[in-house]
Amino acid sequence: MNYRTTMSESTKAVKDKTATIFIVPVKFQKKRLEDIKNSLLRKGLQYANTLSPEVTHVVSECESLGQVEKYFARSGQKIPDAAAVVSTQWLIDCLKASRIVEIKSSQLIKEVEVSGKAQVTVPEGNEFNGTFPEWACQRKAKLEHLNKKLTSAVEVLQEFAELRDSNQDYPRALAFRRASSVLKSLPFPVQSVEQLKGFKDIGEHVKTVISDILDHGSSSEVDDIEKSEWFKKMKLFTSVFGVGPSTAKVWIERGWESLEDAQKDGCPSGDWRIAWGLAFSKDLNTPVCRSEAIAFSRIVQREAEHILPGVITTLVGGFRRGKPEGHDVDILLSHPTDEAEIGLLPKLIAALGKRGLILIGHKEKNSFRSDILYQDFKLSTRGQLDHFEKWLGICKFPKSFSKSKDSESNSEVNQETSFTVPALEATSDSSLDESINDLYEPKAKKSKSSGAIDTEPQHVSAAPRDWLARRVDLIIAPISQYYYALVGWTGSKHFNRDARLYAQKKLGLKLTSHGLFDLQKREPLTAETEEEVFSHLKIPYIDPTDRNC
DNA sequence: CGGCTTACG
DNA sequence: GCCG
DNA sequence: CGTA
Repeated sequence: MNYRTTMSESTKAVKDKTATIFIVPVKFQKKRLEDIKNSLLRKGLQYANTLSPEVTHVVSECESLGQVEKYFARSGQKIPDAAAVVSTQWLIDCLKASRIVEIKSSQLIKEVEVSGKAQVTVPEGNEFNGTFPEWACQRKAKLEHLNKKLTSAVEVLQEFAELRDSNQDYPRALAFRRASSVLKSLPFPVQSVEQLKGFKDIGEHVKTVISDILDHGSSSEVDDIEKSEWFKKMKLFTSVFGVGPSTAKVWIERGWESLEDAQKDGCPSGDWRIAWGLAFSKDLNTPVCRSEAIAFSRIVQREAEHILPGVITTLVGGFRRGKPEGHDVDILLSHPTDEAEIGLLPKLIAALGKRGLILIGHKEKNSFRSDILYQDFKLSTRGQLDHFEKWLGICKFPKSFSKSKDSESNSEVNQETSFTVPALEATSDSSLDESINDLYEPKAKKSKSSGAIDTEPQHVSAAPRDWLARRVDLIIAPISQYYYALVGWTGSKHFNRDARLYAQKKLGLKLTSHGLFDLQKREPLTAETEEEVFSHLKIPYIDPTDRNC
């Protein structure tokens, strides 16, 4: 742990009233630097022209501590141990206040990139300035990157490992994922394996594969996997909602070749997801396009606003990361007033149901409690944390959704727009509010129907219809957890894994979609913006569209 | 040779 | 599989 | 075991 990144050092400097500021003359315009220095003198703040041991605050425009250290290393200097390395914003705050002010965590230049750096062999013109962050959550990873051919090959290996060694996310697969993630962030297209020397997470196996592709245009190992019947069947079966590697293996052992074979069996599993997932597999495996997702989230926004004015509705998941297509639609809801969101979800489901948009789904109550995290934690803070709900289900998207062509728009759904919402479903059922909640719950799978509404998934699927089945996740978060939920539900999956591991290993904190927790002090770190989540994590803010790692 | 995100049903 |  |  580097002590200069802790708050205690900076507050000490403030109390001593002997603060001495040194400004690193890099990335500053000459004129601006002059102005700042003059202002400092006018306000009577101590300023040093050299990096003397009395310096308590080192001000820099650099993004990482490593860059600052590198600058000083060139002239054989070292940052004084007691000095805090801070951003220019802190200095501006000081000038405004005409005194040395407390350092906000977002103004501390963080200890990123100090270890595990690899030298990028392309010298200029990239954001990394010669060094490459060790953690995926510290790097930008755009959807469109320069090594697609390589990453898709490595991801085949990852997928294969996940399927083959099914049990508990076999970590071999993770290794491939990490390698792929590095390739996605590289500022240059790899042309020879030499360029990969020194990069963390790119090992012998991956290098061999890359080398094959660079030399022959393909890797026999990857090709063999893709050709194999087993792999193809596993991919086909696990593409069904509710079917994982283990079930898929059973199906293969039974000799099933296609999804029709599975359907013929008459949906043996008691799992509603498999029954419905199988019946609608064709729909659900057709990619959801952006305009559909936006159209649907607008309806959700409108219905939610009607139930709870002021509600915040955000399209999250891959679409928030800028993906043009997705396999589902994830929508996160919250409200600026704490606890106002309680009870929204059941009402929202009912409202969407009345619009004829719900096919099937299942509510999940949040049982997340801080007293499980830290045993013998005070019960008083519990109310803040225990009403997180989510609904994972299948919705009916009218075919008109995909035609709607106002595709380009950002992912925040914050404006009320006129959109043609399907009319109320013509239903003879008059018992509304009471029974509507469990109308969309999976049935206890018992009565083989007595002439009433058809609830057999296959029959519903086969009947004439003007809608497509789409996987939808609705998530409710109290505002106190909202920005953590936003980060978590924006992903990517690997971004989350990496950020959570980083929080644990590097900071001793536990990161979840409910919050960030100090396990020693047994207290949560609150965030009122997404940026604040990143600053708590001591990593530079990464735009959602750069989290595609 | 141990560790590899975290929480839910 | 790859790292510490 | 499956989902996110």
